[in-house]
Amino acid sequence: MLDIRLIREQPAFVRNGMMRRGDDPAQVDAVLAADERRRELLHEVEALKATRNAVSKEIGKMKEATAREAKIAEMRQLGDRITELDAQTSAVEAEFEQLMLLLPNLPDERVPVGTSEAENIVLRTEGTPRSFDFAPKPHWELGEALGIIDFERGVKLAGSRFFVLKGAGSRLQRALINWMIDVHVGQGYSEITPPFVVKEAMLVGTGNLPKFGDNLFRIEGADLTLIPTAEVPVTNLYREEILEPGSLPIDHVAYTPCWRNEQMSGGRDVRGIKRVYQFDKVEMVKFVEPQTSYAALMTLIDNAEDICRALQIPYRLLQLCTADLGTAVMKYDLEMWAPGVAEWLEVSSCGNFGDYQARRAGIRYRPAHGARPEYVHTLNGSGLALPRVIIAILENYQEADGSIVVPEVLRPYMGGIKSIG
RNA sequence: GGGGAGGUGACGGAGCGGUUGAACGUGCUCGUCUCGAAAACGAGUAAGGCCUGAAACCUUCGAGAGUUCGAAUCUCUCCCUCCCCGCCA
Repeated sequence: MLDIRLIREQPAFVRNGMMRRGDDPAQVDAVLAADERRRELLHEVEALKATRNAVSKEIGKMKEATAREAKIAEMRQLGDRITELDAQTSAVEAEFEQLMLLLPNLPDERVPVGTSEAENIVLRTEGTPRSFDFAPKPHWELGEALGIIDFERGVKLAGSRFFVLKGAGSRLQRALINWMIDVHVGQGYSEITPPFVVKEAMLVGTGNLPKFGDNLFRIEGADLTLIPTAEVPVTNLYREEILEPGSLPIDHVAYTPCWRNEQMSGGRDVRGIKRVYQFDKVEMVKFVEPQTSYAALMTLIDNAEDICRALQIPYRLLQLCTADLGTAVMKYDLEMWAPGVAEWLEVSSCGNFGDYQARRAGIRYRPAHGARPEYVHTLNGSGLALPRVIIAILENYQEADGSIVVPEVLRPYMGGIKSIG
């Protein structure tokens, strides 16, 4: 959510930010109109309430019955008028809220303008893709042959885009989760295990709702939704709270499964485990003071890159253009090279959300004792998303005989084994 | 799931229809005192809205709805916490 004061005072600035993203700046005018009506009604009804409060106080002290009855009758009428205006006010206020929730975040000035993800910028590429003296296989062939990924039975259990990990495959995933969490804890993050379902308000808090609800899995008969990412419960941890001076920054890491109903992806990426309805992820979330959020973003990216580096898998860093920011003010993606499918796979997305989520979720801090509360800045980034890391490991570490070398850093987490198959 | 007790500010805890945005205590902040600290004493200490700012004003005592001229206080619904019984990984 944006600051209504900013919209009132610098509408041109806000419209410009929206245009940079490719959004319709007319939304700003709708918000301003609603704000105007809202304030008019507020002035009117508040004046009436002030009168009622004052007169009611007098009535309490009045002794003389006739005069008292006259005042009460007068206030009864005024009360009816207030009820009327209150109803109007809350209707306008609800409309105003809705419009505010639909406004996107404004991109940081440093973010390159673009009209689609094709205009994201590759900032650098790390590591050298391995040269194979045989044709590298895609992970679905490797995984099936090794008996560590079972696609058919995943479909049998839950339908398409679900899979089953088995044996060393399960263990590899478990090793990755434990190792990644340990690395991030070593970087200063404290671990959280949140609920894997949340109330709708949490999704509004992070910005998934009301606009991006298409790919959520909702639970029938309850106000609960399966989380699409740990970002949702972890960012909302401190919702409606005022953090005491000295409590920032707060860095959390959380492992959770994630559910995404990827209906819009149609027939894309139907093979393998690149795009599935349920996947596991380790996520980092930061709460920081506003003036430090850009530096925190750089740290966040570096923390995620540490995972890529340690696994010794080639990857590249992309700066996302204004069209691909989602609700962030600035965002970077990490992509690992997968030689079997010959493509770069997004394994992490690191974003600074400014105070956009903090305003929606009411996450504030007190800069100093006695000072007025201010909104924190929130950030989050995957560290990392598992199926794609598994793809990258299988495809980069495959041998001619179809076996997989276990990356060095994972061996202590896998009972010391050096290879799968 | 059945029975009982509750939800008030950072915390404890009053209030149970009218000067209560909320007594009192604790905590916290600042000051006095001190070489310093403790103690003691003094002052301050909710959030949001409206507003150029301040004041005033409006809203908020789990949430929502209602009764009333007026509700933290009365009624209804929901949520949550605690205790007892049942069930259960």
